[in-house]
Amino acid sequence: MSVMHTKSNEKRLRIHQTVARELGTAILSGVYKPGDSLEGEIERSLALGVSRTAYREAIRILVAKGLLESRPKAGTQVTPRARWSLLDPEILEWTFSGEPDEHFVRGLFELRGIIEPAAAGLAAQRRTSTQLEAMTQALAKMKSHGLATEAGRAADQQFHRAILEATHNDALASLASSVGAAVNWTTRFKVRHQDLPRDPLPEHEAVFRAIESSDPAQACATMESLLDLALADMGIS
Amino acid sequence: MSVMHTKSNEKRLRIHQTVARELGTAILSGVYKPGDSLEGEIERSLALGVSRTAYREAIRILVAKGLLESRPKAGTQVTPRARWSLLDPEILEWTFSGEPDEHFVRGLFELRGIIEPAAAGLAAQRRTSTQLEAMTQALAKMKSHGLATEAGRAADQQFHRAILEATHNDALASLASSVGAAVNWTTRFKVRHQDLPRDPLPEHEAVFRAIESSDPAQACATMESLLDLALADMGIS
DNA sequence: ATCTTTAATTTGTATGAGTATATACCAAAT
DNA sequence: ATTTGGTATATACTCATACAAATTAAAGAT
Repeated sequence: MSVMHTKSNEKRLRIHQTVARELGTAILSGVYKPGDSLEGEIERSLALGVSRTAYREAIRILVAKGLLESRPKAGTQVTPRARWSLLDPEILEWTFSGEPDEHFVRGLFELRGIIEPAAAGLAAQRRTSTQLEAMTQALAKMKSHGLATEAGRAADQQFHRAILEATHNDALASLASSVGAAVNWTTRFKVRHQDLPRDPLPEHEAVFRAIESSDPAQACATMESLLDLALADMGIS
Repeated sequence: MSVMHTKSNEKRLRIHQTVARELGTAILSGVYKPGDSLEGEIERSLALGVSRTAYREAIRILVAKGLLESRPKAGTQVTPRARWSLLDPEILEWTFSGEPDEHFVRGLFELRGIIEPAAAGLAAQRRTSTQLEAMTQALAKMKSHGLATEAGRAADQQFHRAILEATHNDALASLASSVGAAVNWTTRFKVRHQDLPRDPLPEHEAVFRAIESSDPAQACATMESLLDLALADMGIS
C-alpha cells in the first residue's frame, strides 16, 4: 500500500480513530460546515472501506467532542461552531495538523495570556516543594535539549503544566493539556517558519524564581512578559 | 396520547449514552479510580444487560473525554485525573448530578474569576451592535423570569455567553459552554441551599453598561464584583 | 384547516465470528 | 545477572448481518 513514515512518536491508530481524525480534520478545516448533514451511515462506511461498527464508533467520538449530533431519521449533522470543544487536546492536534489559522492562533495566545499569568500568581501562593522540584527538572531538560528538539518541547510543556498543577485548582489544571498542546504546536510552528528562535530560557527562569520566592505579582508579571516575547517571536503580533 | 412538553428538557437517552453516563459518574465520583482496570468487554456488557456494540460506543465516548484509555491486551483503564476534560459540558453535568464537591466548585469560581473579567474587557473593545442587542434581550428575560426559574437561568447563561462571543476569540468562546454550564449548576445549587438569593440584576446591568460604552477597565471591574457577590451568595467564600 | 394515523427513512441495538496487537512469559545469548 | 528475542495468550478491535426504535413526513379522517 502506501509508505508509512516511521515516526517514533506515531502509534498505530485503530480504524475508528483514523476515521474520527479524518472526519474531524475535514470538519475543522471547513470541508463540512455547521448544519451540513452526514446522513447515510451505510453508504459512507462502505465508501470509506470500513465496517459500520468502526464508522459509528468514530461518529460517537466526534459527538463526544461536540463536533456532531445525530438523531434517528434526522441524520447526523455538524453542530454550530460554538459547541466545538476547541481546547480538547485531540481537536487541537487535528487543527494544527494542517496550516493553522492565524486568527485562531492569536486567539489561543490571548487565552494563554489570560490564564497563565493568573495561574502563575496562584502557583506562587500555593506551590509545594515537590512542584518546585518538578519545575526545576523541566527547566534543566529545556536547557540541555533546546527547543528545536521534541524532548525540549516536552520539557517546556512540562514546565507550564507544573505551574498549572501548582495552583491546586483542578479546573485550571485540566486546561494544562490544552495549553500544553498549544505551546507545543505553536512552538513547532515558530521553528518551522523562523530559523532563529530566541532562547526563551531566561524568561522561564524568571517566572520560576518569582514562584519559588512566593511573589504572586512578580510571577504574574514575568509570565506576561514571557508570553509577550513568545507571541512576538511568532511574527503575528 | 398527548405530548407533554412540561419536561421538554429531558430527552430520552440512547443506551450507549446511558451507559456512558453511568460509568462516567462512577469514575467522577471515585467509584473507579485512576489506574483501575475495566477489562472484560464481554462480561461487563453482559452484566449491564446491553450489547457489546452499545457498551463499546459508551467506552469510546469516555475515551474521547479523557476518562479512559484502552489498548488490546492491556485492557481499559481509568486515566490520571489530570487528563480528564473536567470542563466538558457533559462531564460537568455528570459531576453536578451528585452532591458537588465544595473544593471543586470554589475552583470553578476561581476560573470564572480569571476568565470572565478579562473577557468582559475584550468584549468592551470588540463588541458589535448585534451582540449588544443579544445582551439586552438576555437581561430583559432575566428580569421578567427571575433566577428561580429555568428560563431565568437560561437567560443568565445567554448573557454570559454573549459576552464571551463578543470577544471574537473562538478559543475563549469555546469555554462558554463550560462556564455557562457551571453557572447553571452553581446557581441551582445556590437556590437549593439558600432561600433568599440576592437579585443579581443590578450587577449584570453594570457590566452591560461598561461594555456598551466601550470601557474595558470598567467592564473588567464590574464583572469582578459580580462574581465576588455571586461567590459570597454561595456561602463558601 | 386541524388532528390522527400510517408509512418510510435513518440511526440505534444485538449477536457471532474472526483479526490484530500489546503484554507477559520463557528461552537463549551476551 | 542482564539483555535479547521469540512465542503464547488475553484483550480489545473489526466485520457482517439482522432486527428494533424513533422521528419525520405524508396520507387520511374529522
